[in-house]
Parts: sequence; C-alpha cells; structure tokens
Amino acid sequence: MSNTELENKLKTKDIKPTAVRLLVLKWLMEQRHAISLKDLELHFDYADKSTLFRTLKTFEKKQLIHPINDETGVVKYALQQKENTLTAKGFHYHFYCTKCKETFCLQTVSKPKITLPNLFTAQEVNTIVKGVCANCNS
Amino acid sequence: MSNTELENKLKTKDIKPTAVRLLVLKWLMEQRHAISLKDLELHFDYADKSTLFRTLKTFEKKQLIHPINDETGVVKYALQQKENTLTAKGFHYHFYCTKCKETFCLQTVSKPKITLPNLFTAQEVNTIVKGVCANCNS
DNA sequence: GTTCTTGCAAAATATTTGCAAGACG
DNA sequence: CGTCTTGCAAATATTTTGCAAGAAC
Repeated sequence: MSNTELENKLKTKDIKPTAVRLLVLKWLMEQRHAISLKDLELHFDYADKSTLFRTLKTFEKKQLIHPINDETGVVKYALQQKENTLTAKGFHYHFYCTKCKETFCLQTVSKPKITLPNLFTAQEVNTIVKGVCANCNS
Repeated sequence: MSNTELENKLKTKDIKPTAVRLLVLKWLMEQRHAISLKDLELHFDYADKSTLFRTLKTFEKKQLIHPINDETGVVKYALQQKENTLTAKGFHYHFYCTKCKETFCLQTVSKPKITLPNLFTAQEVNTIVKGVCANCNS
C-alpha cells in the first residue's frame, strides 16, 4: 500500500497522518497477527514508548484498530477488519496459539447463541480460543 | 461452613490449612463474584500482599480456584465449582457487569460449538460476556 | 531439624501522564 | 499564533521474587 493510500486511510478515520502514525499503520497492515505495545517498541526502537502508546490509543479511539485480550496479560491490537455499526459490531473470535504465542482474528460465520440467567442482559461477547494454529500444526 | 470443614476442604486439595489460607478460603466462599488480589489486600489489610498473592497461586495450582480474565486488565479468581477432569474441563461462561463492575461465573448448559479454520486445533475456549447483571437490572 | 509459610523489601513488568519543545497548518 | 504531536522523565499500577525469620510437623 502506497504512502498516499495510507494517508487516506488515516484521514478517513479523522486521524492526522504523521510520520510515526504512517509507519505504525503500515506495519500493522503487514502483520497477520495482533501486536502489543512492546512489539511496537521493539520494532520502532527509534520512536518513544509513549508516542507509540498514544498512537495505539488514538487508533483505538478512532476505531482503526481494536484491542484484544488473549489472557497473556498484555493487550494486543489488530486492524479493524469490518466497519463497526451499532447493530453488527463486527464480531469475530480470537485465537491464541500456544506454540508460537501469536494471536489472530478469526473470521466468524455466526455469532454464538448464549442463554443468560433471568434479568441478565448482554452487550458484548468476547471469545478467545486457545490452541495451535495452522502454521504450527503443519 | 465451620473451620473444620474449611480445613478439610484444603486438605483434600493437598493444601496445608494455615490461618491465612483458611481466612481467604472462607471469604472466597462467601463471595458471589470473582475477586482480585487487590480485593484481598483491601479486605485483609493485616496480611501481606505477597502472602495473599502466594495464597491465590497455591489455590490456583491445586485447582481450588480458577483465574478469570474479564478484560479489565486485572485477573480475578473464583472457586472451582465442579471438579476438573481432563475430558470435561468444567466449562462455563464468565459475565462482567458493566454497572457494578463485578465478574461472575455462569452455569452453562452447553459448550459452544466453534468452527475453526483448517488445521487449527483448539485446546480451550474462554468466553466473557459483558452486560448488566440481574441485580443491577432490577 | 527439616520443610513450609509469612512478612518485608525490592525487582520486574506494564500502563499512563505532565510538561516543554517542536511540527504543522 | 494556535493546535496537535513527540520525546523525555517520571508516576502509577500490578505482579512477582529473594531472603531471613518464624511456624508447623
């Protein structure tokens, strides 16, 4: 994806396309798994931790990325694949590979049906599946 | 539950019944929601943080309690309701109430069916439902 | 007396903020 | 100029470990 395209992607999300943001977005798009702040820090060792932190926060607020809690204790982020609407919040499963320790977004065919006890009302469902990914299984 | 009963509960799990452990177990059994290390610290302000930390770790290792990640960033613990076996790992949903901020274990009727992409193999599934609990809804 | 537990201190890890300098328009 | 972004430092928050004293058996 060209720099102009990246810039536009940011602009349509109402994010000013700065150097750091373009680099982070580019890298995020190249990854096939979710990344953590630490991952960013290691990859962009010339940029400051707090800048990268705020970049993620900005991206998150503008819904360019979404946070994933894979229970490793560290929050990771992945690009928002579908547009979020209030009715269909782009539900998908997350998969954590216990071998390569990477976290992926899985395309989901259907939202799981969950029966709640009386008077309980649901707003959101998050499912994290742990196992071994295709790469590590072959 | 009497002290003797609490002691036995620990002993059957191969945990030495010390004063702190008995108090923690008793309190855990009285709660209807999961508790964090911080909760313990606040409740048992006369016991040391690290002691409480290690108490939780011991209970977890001996499968007296199980950790819950409700995506608040803090791990919480709740008593193991059913015995864990290798085949049926006592699956249940967890519910996080966005009003009272408490986390509960829900009794589940059936394990969700999840279809994974080719070559992906699952070992474990964790589902956290967010919404409003019965108490906050009434 | 050997092993396990506890308390205290401190390390390790992770997240977040204040502030001033600089970039951008 | 005014607003937004960045870097640096440092505050917070949380989890975890080392070690020595003490308790339990």
